[in-house]
Amino acid sequence: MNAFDSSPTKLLMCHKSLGRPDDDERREIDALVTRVRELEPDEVLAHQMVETHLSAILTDGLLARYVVGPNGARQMVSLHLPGDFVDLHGMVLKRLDHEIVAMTPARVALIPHAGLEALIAKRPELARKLWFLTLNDAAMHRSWLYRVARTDAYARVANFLCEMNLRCMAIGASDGRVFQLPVRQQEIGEICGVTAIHINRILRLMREEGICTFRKHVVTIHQPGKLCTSGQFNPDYLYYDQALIERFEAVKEVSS
Amino acid sequence: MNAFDSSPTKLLMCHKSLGRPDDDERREIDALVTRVRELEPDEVLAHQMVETHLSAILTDGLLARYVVGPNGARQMVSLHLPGDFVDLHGMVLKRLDHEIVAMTPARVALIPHAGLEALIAKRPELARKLWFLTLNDAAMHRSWLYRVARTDAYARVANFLCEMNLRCMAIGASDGRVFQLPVRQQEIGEICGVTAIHINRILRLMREEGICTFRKHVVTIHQPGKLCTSGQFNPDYLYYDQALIERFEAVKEVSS
DNA sequence: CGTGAATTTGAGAGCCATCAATCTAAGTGG
DNA sequence: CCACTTAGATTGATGGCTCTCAAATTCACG
Repeated sequence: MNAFDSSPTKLLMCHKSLGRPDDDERREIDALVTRVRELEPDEVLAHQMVETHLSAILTDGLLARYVVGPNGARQMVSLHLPGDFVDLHGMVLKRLDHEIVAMTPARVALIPHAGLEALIAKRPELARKLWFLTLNDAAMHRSWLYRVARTDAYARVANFLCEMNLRCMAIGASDGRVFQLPVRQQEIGEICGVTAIHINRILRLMREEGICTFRKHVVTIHQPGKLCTSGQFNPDYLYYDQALIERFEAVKEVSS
Repeated sequence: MNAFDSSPTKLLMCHKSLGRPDDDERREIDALVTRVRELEPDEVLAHQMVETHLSAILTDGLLARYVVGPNGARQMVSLHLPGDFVDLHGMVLKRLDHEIVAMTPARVALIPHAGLEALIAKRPELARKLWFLTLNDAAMHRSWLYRVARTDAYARVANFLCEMNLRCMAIGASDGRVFQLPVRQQEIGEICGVTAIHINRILRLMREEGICTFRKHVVTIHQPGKLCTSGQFNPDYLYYDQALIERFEAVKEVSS
């Protein structure tokens, strides 16, 4: 199954009733896709401060957005899974304040801003849902900000893994305990604001404690409850429906 | 001069041509204000996860938004100056993922979401500008994230002071060198992810170096160029008009 | 099986948190 | 006018988390 077989918007805003487009709206967005682009790992989709006229929906793979400093240091500000409208905000901001890069082989459906503008004008309720989507991203930024500023390296990694676990659950890519996370330790470091070397030590500690294992790009959470507690994970900021949250909580109950 | 004398939207999106409402639009927003609320320091305007039906434009004073953890630690995620539409995103998100608090005596103009919804339906171009405003906030979150994750305490404080200087310039509250910053060192710490004690040492260092002085809630920047460089300050993320940026840069040229 | 990338481990240094105490400024009441 | 009070600022000493540098090991892949 790939983007050619199915609707690019199939997973858009899954389990977010405040933002999920209905079938009609999704069909209309799908119709706007002018091109599907394949990306290789480390290929840049959008550059800082370069004006664009396209936005992208991720259909396969993993994308990241990052701010880069004068010394070349990267700080990831967002990670995107299939179904995410990656740079919708680019339509409104015109120029982005950050870079967007593929972390794995990826596929995006490209939508011209002009088409989206027209659709939004026609369908105000959809405009509201797309707005919601971009604000959800902002809420995630705030959570990341708290994580980096107020917790230690162990908690940051734990929190990050909890977030990815839940987000993968939302798109059917996790059962609540096991999911693919195709990133290097270097990149986990760039997400959590920690060096890759220290990430390695944290992961070893989690493994030795029997809480969580990260091996060959697969995360296995042995003690979801402990991981959430260590990471101070509160999923409110993801704005998922109650039903998904309950499924997530249920996994914690079943002790491994 | 207070909010009763003048339009609450007078300063809205100053020097941001992508988001600045025109006079007509501003008048229509002003007409939606149903109440003006006075806030005392530390008074909370909006609580986490409580549904609201009002949004607020700040007309006087200083507000902050913060995420609070299970242990009570606060991380500021945003600071608001007069003219900011503080919680516009609350209209779309319904429930906020953070708290909003007054840092000084403050005054906000309250606008019911219902009225704003109606206005947006009537004026799509305004909707776009308001959307821009909320995305500008997100861009600031990303900058704060980089700051906290990738720079040391000295650079964080320097960067923060540069940001506040420019934002104050935008609303006529700074000449590029001197501006009011009515916050305690404790709060600078909660913004920069550093303890108040260490903030104190950083400020002393900046004072001793002759770069910047913070005294009695007044910031005096003696060497704007050095402060910007130390703080890796790049104002792109604020999306100000070129004219303002040029004025800001011009201040650096004039060596003190 | 060779080669480079990624992971893993160790040792030492540094930045910043924590704890504790002093100092200053502003307000209060006698 | 001055003792008293309190919040905030300031300074010192100590410790710990994490970075940096360096080297060894494992892994991916042709």
